[in-house]
Amino acid sequence: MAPKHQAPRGTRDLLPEDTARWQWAEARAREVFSRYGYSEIRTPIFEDYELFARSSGESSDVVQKEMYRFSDLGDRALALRPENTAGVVRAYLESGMGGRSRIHKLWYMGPMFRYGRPQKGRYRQFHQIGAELIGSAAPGADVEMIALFVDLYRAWGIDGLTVAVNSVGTPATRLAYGDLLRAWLAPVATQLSADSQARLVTNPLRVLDTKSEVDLALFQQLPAPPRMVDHLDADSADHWAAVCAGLDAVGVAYEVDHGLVRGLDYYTRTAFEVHDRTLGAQSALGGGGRYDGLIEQLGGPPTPGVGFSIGQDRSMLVLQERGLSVENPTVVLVVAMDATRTAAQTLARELRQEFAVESDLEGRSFNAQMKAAGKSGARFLVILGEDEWQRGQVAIKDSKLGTQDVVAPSALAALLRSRITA
RNA sequence: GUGGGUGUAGCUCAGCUGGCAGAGCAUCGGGUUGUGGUCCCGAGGGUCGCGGGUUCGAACCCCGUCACUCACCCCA
Repeated sequence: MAPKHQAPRGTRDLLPEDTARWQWAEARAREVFSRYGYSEIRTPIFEDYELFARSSGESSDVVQKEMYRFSDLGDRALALRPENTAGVVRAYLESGMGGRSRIHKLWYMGPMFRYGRPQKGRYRQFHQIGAELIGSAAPGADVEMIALFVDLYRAWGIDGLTVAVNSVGTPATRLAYGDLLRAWLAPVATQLSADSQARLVTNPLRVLDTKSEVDLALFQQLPAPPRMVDHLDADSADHWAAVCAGLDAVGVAYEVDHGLVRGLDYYTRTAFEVHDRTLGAQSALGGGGRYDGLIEQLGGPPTPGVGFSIGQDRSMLVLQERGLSVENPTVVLVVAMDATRTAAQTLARELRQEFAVESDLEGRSFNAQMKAAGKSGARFLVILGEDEWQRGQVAIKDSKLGTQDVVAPSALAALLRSRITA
């Protein structure tokens, strides 16, 4: 106990029982992305600090107090990426992808970093799987993106999730809507919780999802709050109607959440999220939305985009709680006797060209090897008995069929192959 | 960042008002040197998170610290 070092706060090791599940989930995700026609992009884990500050919004919490900023030995102002949309857009512009064709469908997975107080499902190094569709402003792009989003969860066996969807309009309509909210809250403004009073100034859209009992009771005294979707510009309203119709047509189950707001400033029009209550307070499993102004803001031509990111750590937590176990069991266990230990190693290596094979490394007794064989769950036991070996034969037990045969070592591979596929 | 809770064997946890650090599971070995997960016997494994303090004596009380955890905040 008390090793000299421990993983830094908010980071953790993924141990073999975890990586088996992670790899499984990642493989499923790659399949889904590929069927939707998305290609992988890998961008640096750190970027210029300015990139994130400008894209996420100077006033956002992520930038204000959660960014891992540092300067390198050449005094460059850098930051570990807190999310990956900014990096993908930067790469898109830097490589001139926009000039090669109009629409690009990209996906990524990897670690992100935010400095917050750790909690179950909230880490300082966490992992996201995400996608970006750059170059289309059509409502169909939003619909496809949301369908892809829910199909990823489905591929992991997490179904029954309902996507919450909203439209956050444009920066201009959002500002105007904020004023409407302030006016709506004005009668009770001085009685609101301290948190809400602060948000009333900085980000009035956030007041609506307060958890304060006091605030919620005050809301009851007011008429129904104004809804963002009722105060969109004409184009955004058309877009919103088309997205809802598209989701209905495609068969994606969703509900409209009029209070849904995203944490990063670059979102426009469509925003969506999915939650899982079994996770406790950190219930957001993933979310995304449209970001039509971002690319221009980062120095590119006016270019629309939509994307999402999924919290991999949280999703894996849900899978774990649902009892998903992924294992890669030994299929063949080679048991040796004193005179056949070397031969066993040779045979194991040959069989490993095709099968999952284990054999004793430590010169353990025959009994000990047999006990280990029982616990391993291996279907086949290849036993190199001294007498049989002398005659050029080995015994093979099949625990599924309950049989034992004696064959020449050269015939093993073919026998195993036929038994496994049978 | 704010406020609570918890740290004892690899894991799950006991440990009374301060008095020799324990169990179950897991691991390893054995049950006549050639056939299995059960069963029986045995063994190894601890800086009681870490550092101070109080005390004749601290896993236990006090202070600090690190980590985890719950809620808030924020979000994935």
